[in-house]
Amino acid sequence: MKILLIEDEEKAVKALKKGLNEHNIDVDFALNGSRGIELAELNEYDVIISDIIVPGVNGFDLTKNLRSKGIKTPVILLTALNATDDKVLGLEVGADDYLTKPYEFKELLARLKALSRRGKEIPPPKLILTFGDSEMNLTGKEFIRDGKKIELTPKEFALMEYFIRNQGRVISKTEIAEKVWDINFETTSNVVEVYVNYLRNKVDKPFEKKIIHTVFGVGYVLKDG
Amino acid sequence: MKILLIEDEEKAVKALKKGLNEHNIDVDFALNGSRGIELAELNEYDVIISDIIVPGVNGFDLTKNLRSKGIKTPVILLTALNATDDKVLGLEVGADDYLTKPYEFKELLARLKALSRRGKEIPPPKLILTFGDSEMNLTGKEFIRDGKKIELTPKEFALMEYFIRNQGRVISKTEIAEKVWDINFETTSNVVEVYVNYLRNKVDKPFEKKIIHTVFGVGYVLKDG
DNA sequence: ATGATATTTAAATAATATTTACGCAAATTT
DNA sequence: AAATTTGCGTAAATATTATTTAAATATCAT
Repeated sequence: MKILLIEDEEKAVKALKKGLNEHNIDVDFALNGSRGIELAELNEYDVIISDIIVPGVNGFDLTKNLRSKGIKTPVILLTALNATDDKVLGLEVGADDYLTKPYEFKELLARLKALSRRGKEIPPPKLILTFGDSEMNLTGKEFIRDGKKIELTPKEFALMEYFIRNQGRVISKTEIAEKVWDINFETTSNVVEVYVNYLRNKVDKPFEKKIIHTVFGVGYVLKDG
Repeated sequence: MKILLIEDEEKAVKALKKGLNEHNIDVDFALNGSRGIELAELNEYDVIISDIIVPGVNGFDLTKNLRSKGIKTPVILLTALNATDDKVLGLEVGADDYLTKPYEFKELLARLKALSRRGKEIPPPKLILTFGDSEMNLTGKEFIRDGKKIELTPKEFALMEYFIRNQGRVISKTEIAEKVWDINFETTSNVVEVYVNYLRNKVDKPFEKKIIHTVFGVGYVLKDG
């Protein structure tokens, strides 16, 4: 692992460098902000640790600057006291973690490892289905049409999911009853119709283009036009 | 830098004090062990230098005594002879360095500086997770929202930690039961609900903006708005 | 062991979702 | 065009899920 340390107190730099080296971590350092940015652009670090108060550019601006350049290397900011404002500002600006001085070396090490790991993690596979301007996030149970979030109840969500999975194909009420409601026999109930109605109210009514269409005597289809 | 010198030979004390003062080091002194301990408890020194042979308490007992009281100030012991046994005993007891008389002033100075640096390099801990205006100190088991400290019981804290670690993601009660309560089977218990309620009373009720939201039929999310 | 505090269980209340029932409208058949 | 079938919309009835409170049990520190 290779990190960049931006800190103006040479004593602290030396001590940290020594400690980290013992744990097989390479340390580049910069004594001021602009040099830090330079190095960050030149090399690929696993993590950047920066004091908030360094000569030249401060920790916030440094982070902002890096982010604006598309450099996503995780940043840990160091600050003197438990300054909540600093913390909030730091995270707003794109920093990833925060350490208040004085901190324990062991802790710094733990966070370094956590962050460098994070950087390499494969982003959790989001289960998302889409149709036209609609998308549903299966894990978050979220349905969005045209950028607007629409609240759906569990049954509504399940029905919508079945529609979207079978987009373009005409599906019968019996099929829906079987697959969504798990009803495997003849029934006189009108749940399916009622729920299609609910869904239309939420998903079609507020919009110009309707996507749920009925095929008389057969069933329903999800399609444009 | 400020040090405490424990030594019964007044002549030596005077000489040392003069020499150290010239290097910008403040020196308090005690002519016997018990007075030394008293001073060490009263003030924060960067380093304590103690002769092994002093009236009252000797250097070993003095060190042991300080350590047992949680005082971690680095201690340098002085002895007349090059006594290896003394050296070993001294380190066992928690002393940090050793100097045999006669010693060179320059060497004492060097060791002083080395030790005082060490004392400041590895200071106390802190591990912090944040979300919006909330932050939790994992090591101190402290939760703060909007600058106000909120007391949480261990389970409440664990639940909040799980929320904050999964901020923005909808988490089911089953998941919470598994990860926070370690329940790996179907259960009819409502602990999770009860604790979400406790948490809300402490973390959301007193504030305008709620951060714990329920997603009916699915679970809970930590998010703004 | 005792008292204080934390956790869990249990039961009542509240909120929300689902299903049923039925009148009306639209489409299809005769 | 009347009769019939099929779908739609609404509201009330029922069921499910969530919240709150209190009491019972367990845990911890002294």
